[in-house]
Amino acid sequence: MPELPEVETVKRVLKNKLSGLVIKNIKLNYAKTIEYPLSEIFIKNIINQKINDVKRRGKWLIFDLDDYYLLSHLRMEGKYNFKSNGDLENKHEHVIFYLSDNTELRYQDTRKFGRMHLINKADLDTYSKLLELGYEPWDDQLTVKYLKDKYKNKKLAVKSVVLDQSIIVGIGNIYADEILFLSHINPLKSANLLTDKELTSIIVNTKDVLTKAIALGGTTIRTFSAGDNHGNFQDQLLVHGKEKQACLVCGDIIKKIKVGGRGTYYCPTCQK
DNA sequence: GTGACCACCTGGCCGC
DNA sequence: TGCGGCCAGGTGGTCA
Repeated sequence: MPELPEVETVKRVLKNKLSGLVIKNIKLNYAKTIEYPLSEIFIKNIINQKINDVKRRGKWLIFDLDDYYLLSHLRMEGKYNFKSNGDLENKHEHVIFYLSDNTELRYQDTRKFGRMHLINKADLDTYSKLLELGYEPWDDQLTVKYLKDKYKNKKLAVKSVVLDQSIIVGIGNIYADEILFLSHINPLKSANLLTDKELTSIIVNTKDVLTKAIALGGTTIRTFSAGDNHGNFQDQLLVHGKEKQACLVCGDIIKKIKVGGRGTYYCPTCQK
């Protein structure tokens, strides 16, 4: 399940392999992957566009083409595979880009949740999907004052609020558990009751956890991969997926509960 | 404005 | 062995 570190890892691989290549043709096996514009227009416009760069904003990949930006969200299980011409297609490869070096970039998504948008270059700064996003974890404007203001009316559990992409981008279910564990915050605590010290911890640990995860290539859980790379951060996880195991800090047993419909792992002693 | 709930999807797992 | 039901979770839409 790609979160910011996984998307950043994918971005680096794609940028390295795709820069300068031209999309010569495209095959769409699952039309709903294209959310905007209509798939016919999407195909017509993207053919013969050169890939100049690949960027990231939150969990969105942004392909910088000649006349357009291709936005790609991997959602739960989306990933990109590099294949040679003629390689057998698997049934989960929904979009195939035929490239000018006679290779293929294939978008694979087992659960078909991922979506793509092709927008005019002039629209990037005002496009709603990106406009609604909050600050990147390393943005200088991500401060205690900012979080306090955003959280002041949020009675929701902090676990649910840190997943809110309109406040801080890139945190998903796995890293939310890790960040709250390192911050010694109970995931059920109301966001509007967090102290300045706790907000500071969230900011610091968000940066630390995501930075380490990127350095290790993300977290490989079930299906994430980026080209030939598999993440190694899963070895560093302290609570996520550790139900009924001993907490590495205090020895208490890690619990699993549901918060906002999400599976949530925490240590009852470290996160009172 | 806020929060709860549901839909989108498929594969893996579990119990029967 | 086969079947049905549940679970996983990021995001958007709807409704109270």
